[in-house]
Amino acid sequence: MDESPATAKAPGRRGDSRQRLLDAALNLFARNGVNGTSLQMIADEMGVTKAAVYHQFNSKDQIVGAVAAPALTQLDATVTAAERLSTRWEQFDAMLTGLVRLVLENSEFAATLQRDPEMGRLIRADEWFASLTARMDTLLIGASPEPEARVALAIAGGGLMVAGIDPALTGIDHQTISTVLLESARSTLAPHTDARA
Amino acid sequence: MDESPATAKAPGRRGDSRQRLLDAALNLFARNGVNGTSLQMIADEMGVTKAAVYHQFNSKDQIVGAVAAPALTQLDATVTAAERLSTRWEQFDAMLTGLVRLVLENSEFAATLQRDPEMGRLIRADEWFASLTARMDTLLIGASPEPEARVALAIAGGGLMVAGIDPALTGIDHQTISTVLLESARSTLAPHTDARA
DNA sequence: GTCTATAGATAGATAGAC
DNA sequence: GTCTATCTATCTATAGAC
Repeated sequence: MDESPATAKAPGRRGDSRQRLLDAALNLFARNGVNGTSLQMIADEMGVTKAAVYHQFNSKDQIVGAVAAPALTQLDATVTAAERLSTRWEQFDAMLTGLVRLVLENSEFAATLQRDPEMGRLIRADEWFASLTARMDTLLIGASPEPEARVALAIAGGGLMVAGIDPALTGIDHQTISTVLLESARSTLAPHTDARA
Repeated sequence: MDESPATAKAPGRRGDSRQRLLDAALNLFARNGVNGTSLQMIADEMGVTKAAVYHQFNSKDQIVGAVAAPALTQLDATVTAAERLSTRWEQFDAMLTGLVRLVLENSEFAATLQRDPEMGRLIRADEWFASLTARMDTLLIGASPEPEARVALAIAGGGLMVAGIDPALTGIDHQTISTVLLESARSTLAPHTDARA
């Protein structure tokens, strides 16, 4: 689906240099943080110069935004789909399941978002993202949560995010991680959410 | 214990400028990350110049180390005390309870450690700290943990750390946060630890 | 303990040739 | 799409006066 042969050319395929740049940038962001990653490091990783990077993006912030976009789009789809379900329990379950999948499929981005104040600032400054997370929160703990529910949500969120970070988790298969993530998030949120099975 | 009147002087007390520096640095680290905090920002926060900062510490890394020290000392004490208990359950419970207290009492440091790759690197590079966390892990999930237990531990740790970060938690009292933190960590670890009540 | 001044490196970003 | 060259700002860190 992302390997269209028509665009493949002889020496290391062309045209997807933008995507290669985003892959390299995300990997560096996850390891060193946004502030800890210079455009020089991104350029070195790709074997080009900084100017070549600036040919594709006008600023570092633009790279950060482009790196975040796919996961945010997926989050939007997950929230919207969950909201269409009819019972509170189905909504809760769909949101939580989708969130776990999202985190596992975008673990490097999740790590960056969790760890880096810069990524957090850039994203939280966006109004659309703020309303998106508000809708997500409502799906998980209801529209008028108790303080305990808000704490539980923060904890569950923090637990989710580490899935892509912790070096101790390398080598453990996704199925195991997914199972424990779901189990943990459910047991943390269960006593405080308004959604009942 | 840390407010000795003998060293207090007239204009805004002297001698503790080192401590004021560490307080300012930790606060900035928690908000902007280590890489996002320059010595200039620390100096500005204190109303002095960079050179004054360099009078107290030889390098930025040294500041980071000094900022981390108190929490690490407290962690050491907590681990050592827990190891002295006789039953596995008591050890587990003491470690977990102590960890929650530690995180709440050092929330700015916890936030920094969790979020900043630089802080993580500097600390994890230390051999003493590595063995300390290994002992902590053993107290929580035993000496020969299953993969599921290691995942659960990472999740619980991530959940703990956010307590000092999440802006959504400001205004919620420590007692509530502490209760939900303990409850969440217990329910996440319970199915996977070898410690039984 | 604090200052001015400055060194040396690197950051993000731009101009223009190929 | 990639290069060389360069700008300006800022970074960590040092030297030496007060």
